[in-house]
Amino acid sequence: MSDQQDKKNSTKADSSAEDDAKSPLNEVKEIRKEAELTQTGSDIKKEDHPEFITVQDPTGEEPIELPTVDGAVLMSTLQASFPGATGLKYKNPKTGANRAVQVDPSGLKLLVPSDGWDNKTFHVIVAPQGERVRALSSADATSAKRRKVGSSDDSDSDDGRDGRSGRKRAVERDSQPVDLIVLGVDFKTSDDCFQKYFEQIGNVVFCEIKRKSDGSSKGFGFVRMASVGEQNKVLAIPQHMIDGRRCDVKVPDGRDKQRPSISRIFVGRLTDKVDEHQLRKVFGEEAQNYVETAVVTDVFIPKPFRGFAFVTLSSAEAAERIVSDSFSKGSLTINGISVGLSIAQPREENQTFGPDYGLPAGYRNRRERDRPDRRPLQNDAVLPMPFARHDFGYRPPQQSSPLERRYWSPGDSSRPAW
DNA sequence: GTTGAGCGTT
Repeated sequence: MSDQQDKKNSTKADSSAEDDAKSPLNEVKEIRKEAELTQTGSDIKKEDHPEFITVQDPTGEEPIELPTVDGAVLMSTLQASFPGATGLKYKNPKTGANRAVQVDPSGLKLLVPSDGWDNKTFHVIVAPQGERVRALSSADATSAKRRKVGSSDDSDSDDGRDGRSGRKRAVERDSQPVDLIVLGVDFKTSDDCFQKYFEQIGNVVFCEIKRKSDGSSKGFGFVRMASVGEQNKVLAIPQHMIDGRRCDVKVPDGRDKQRPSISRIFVGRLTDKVDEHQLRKVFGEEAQNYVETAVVTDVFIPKPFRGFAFVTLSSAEAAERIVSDSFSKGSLTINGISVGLSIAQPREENQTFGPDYGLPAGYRNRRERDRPDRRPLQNDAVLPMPFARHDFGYRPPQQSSPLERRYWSPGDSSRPAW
């Protein structure tokens, strides 16, 4: 345990230089690092494992070194660097065949090969695109009222003038973590395993697998992280691997009116070559020009391909600016073609909006109307629509009692032993 | 082919 302390301390000491090192983004990275170090792999011998293993980037970029923790490589670490990765392989020099790296039964760790990590170049195994797992067998026709919600960032410092607008880089405040829905959970996954998976990524304040009265799993669950930063880390991982099964984690379509939702971008005029990875990359980089801590939390490309996609960002501010700059300065180019961007319209027909946010009456049912985001834009980068204004300081209604009791802060001793 | 899956109270 004490050498973990040492590692932590030296990490801190390394970041001596400037305020630069204290940027929210770096803090996020540190939190992550610490979360990984805290993770214990108890039964693995502490022998001479290398600190990092070398993994070839399938997109042809330079190789990436992934850290080991007690001799294992965390699946979450792999997936953070290689979205969609499900495992690692390496060439067996004797046979010329590929060997897969063994995955711990929980699906959380990649275990050290029998002859060690050294002297091997690893390659990423990625699940085929079309093979994403369904959460529930399609027999689930509950007609719930739905409303998409987004989230924003929780950081505080701002400096830096960036983004194509040349405006000051924004920072978002006032948002709280929410329960995230976890879809595709294996029916046999235990609450304990479920919780442990997310604790690798950050502090978990609440989690639960939904079960029927007989105790059997419904195949989905919820998790709430302690901070928006940790929540964003969870959401930024495109494909989670929990107990050996691929799962999606999303901000739920809450019927509880949590906050205004304008963080989703509609991306039109796409060529059929785009894939999720590419959109995550383009929009992730773009978003961070505007809001340092922004991440892509979801990408949806209809199958079969229909020429458009939805990209959800953790930051509404970033989404708004990307869209508005695409009008004033010309759109982003993907695969050489300039795409059409707008703020996604809410999905359900009969949305009930709270009094302080949402579409103004004149813009409801705009599918049939002259949509402002289709009109040629005059000149100066105004949002195509008067969506919710964050600078007015929207506060979600203070959710009183019934929910409150379900959450415990990380250090709270009254927190039950899960 | 420019607007989307699956979603919780006990």
